Amino acid sequence: MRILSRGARDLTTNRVADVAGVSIGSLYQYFPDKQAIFGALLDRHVQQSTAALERAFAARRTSTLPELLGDLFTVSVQAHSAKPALYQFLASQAAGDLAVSRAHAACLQNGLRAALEREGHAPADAEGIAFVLSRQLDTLTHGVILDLPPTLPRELAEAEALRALTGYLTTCVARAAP
Amino acid sequence: MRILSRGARDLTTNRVADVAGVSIGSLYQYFPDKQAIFGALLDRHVQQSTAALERAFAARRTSTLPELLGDLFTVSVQAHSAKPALYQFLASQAAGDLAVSRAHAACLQNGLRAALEREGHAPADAEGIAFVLSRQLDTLTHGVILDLPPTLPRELAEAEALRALTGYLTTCVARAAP
Amino acid sequence: MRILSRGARDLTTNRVADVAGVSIGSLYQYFPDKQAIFGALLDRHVQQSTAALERAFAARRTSTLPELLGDLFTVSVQAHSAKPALYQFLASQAAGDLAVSRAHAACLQNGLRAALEREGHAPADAEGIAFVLSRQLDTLTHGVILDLPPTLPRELAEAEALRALTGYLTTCVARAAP
Amino acid sequence: MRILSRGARDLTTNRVADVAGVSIGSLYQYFPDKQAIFGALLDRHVQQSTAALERAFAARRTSTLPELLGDLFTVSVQAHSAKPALYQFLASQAAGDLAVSRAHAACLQNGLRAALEREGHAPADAEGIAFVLSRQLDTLTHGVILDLPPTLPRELAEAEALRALTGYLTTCVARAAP
DNA sequence: CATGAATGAGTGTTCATTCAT
DNA sequence: AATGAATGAACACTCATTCAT
Repeated sequence: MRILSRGARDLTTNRVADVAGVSIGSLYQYFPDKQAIFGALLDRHVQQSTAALERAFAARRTSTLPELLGDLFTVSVQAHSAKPALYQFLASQAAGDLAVSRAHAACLQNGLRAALEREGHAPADAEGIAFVLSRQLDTLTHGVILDLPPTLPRELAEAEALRALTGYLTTCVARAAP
Repeated sequence: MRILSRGARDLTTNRVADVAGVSIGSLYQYFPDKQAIFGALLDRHVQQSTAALERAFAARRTSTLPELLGDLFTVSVQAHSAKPALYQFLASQAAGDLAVSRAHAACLQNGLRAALEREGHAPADAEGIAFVLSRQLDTLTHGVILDLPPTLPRELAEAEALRALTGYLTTCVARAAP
Repeated sequence: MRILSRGARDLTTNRVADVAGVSIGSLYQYFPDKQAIFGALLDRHVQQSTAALERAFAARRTSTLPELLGDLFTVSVQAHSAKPALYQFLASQAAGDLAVSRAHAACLQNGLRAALEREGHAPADAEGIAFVLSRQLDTLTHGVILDLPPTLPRELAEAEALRALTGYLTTCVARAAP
Repeated sequence: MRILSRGARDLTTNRVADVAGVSIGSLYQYFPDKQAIFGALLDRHVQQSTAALERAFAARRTSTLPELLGDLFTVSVQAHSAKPALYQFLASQAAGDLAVSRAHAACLQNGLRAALEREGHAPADAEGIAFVLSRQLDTLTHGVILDLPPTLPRELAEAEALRALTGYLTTCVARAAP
């Protein structure tokens, strides 16, 4: 997080090289341009998050959806706990080139959709629910880590976030199979 | 959205002036520097959104929470429907000076908390619920407008988003008053 | 001197108009451009100084050279006592277009040369002496007004300056007519 | 002097870089801003002049005052003979920050005062005389180099300037020890 | 390969000047 | 005539990128 200490405006390539402890020339030996440098940082982060999600999906293949969701939330919070400000900044920079973060979102959404369909939801329903759930997972993760109101303890916020996710799922299940 | 057509990198002050149809000199007659230009645009947007939310709160003071939530979602979607990419970009630029968007978030959170307490929720609960609800409102709004998967029709997404918000609320109510 | 209070960098045409109490448009009704504005201010000053010098020359046409020189010094100090910083600044700006201040220097030099020749100096000598005397008059004037060392009282400085001028003259006279 | 060929108004940082034969970027690697660039040029000049003066003082420590004065004048003329217009311009730009040129003036004034006191002048007298002499040295130097009337040959002007300096000194000596 | 001084296109910003009112 | 909002050419300065060492 040190690298953002002087504000996002000062995130020059020379500063990146300094902080990374290499010369600016070396940096350009590995990356074609600035966007690629930041893109690679973001990529790494997204790939780690995605891998963590996939591990969660794999581990919980046979268990219930609420349990899976709880795991996904835990995993997501853990994945964002390191250098959240940096990755939020990188994500905002990459706004134009969404390919990367789309991959992450798609992984989450597809995994959820598959799990929902496995539980008997109609495909059309499953897509909508997966869409909503994946958004919620992301915001609540960011909210809990970066945007916590000062008066709200993190444990409470996390508990409430989890309740929101599973609570929503419950209403979906009730709706799907009456 | 025209102004972002050539990518966020090209958002120079001269281009802003061009698109706004004024000379660069005139722009600087009203704003001290670039940040102020973007800040003012963001301010206006946030103030409009906040005002719309407050109107919704006022109009629904006597009705039920689910109805209020539905209105807030509608209002929020409407407020972001114009130039969403521009305002998302502005918000990402203003990362350093969060005072403005905090005001918006606080308005939403406080309004919800007050409404929840009026309905009999304990203050501690109300804060957590309001925190979650305000995040959800924001993401689902942005998701529906800017992040819609190509295979998901917007009406479906909106309906599902609304269901998620009210569904979560229902579980809260059930929890609060068994 | 008020106009230079914020530094010479801030001496914009708009500021000049403000201080003068007219609109910028009116200023440009009378002057073709910025240089002309400053040039006119300088002109006025130079003309006033020159007129004062000429009056001194006329008044002392029949008296001795040392007396004339004393008058010229007094007149010069008086002429520069108002807004010396402004006029020094104007003079530095006009460095390129010396026509104006040349006129002043020429007046002084010619007047002195004529007086010297009238007193019996050879024309070749007179030119050199007038050159030196005019430079000395100017520097000592500026030095006394703008450049006084903090430890040197102004009266002392003025007295010494006067002695320098008349002393030099004395040695010239001694040289010319032994 | 080449750099001023297009007038002082064209003395842009990019032009300075061009003339110096480096890129504008390199210039800013060594200087924080424009003022610093000009300030450094002026500093160098002033330091060289000051050093030359000090050498003259040192070399003539044991000789008579008129001889010293002659040397100082020679040294001063030599020091200003290279690029006089440039340095005059720089000096006019630095008007605000006089620290530098004050150092030069102080060196001259202090050296002269010390020499005068060594010769038996009362301290109070010495200060006034040194003040006048240092001004005269400067103007006559500038006058001889930059302001010569077309009809006055430089050798004559220099000779006359020297006579003025030593002549004034003579009258002082006469005054001090009758 | 690693380095970092050098590069210069491009940016934010100013301010002399104009002209519709 | 007087005004001052509008103009935009021109400037100081930055920083992604290169390349000689």
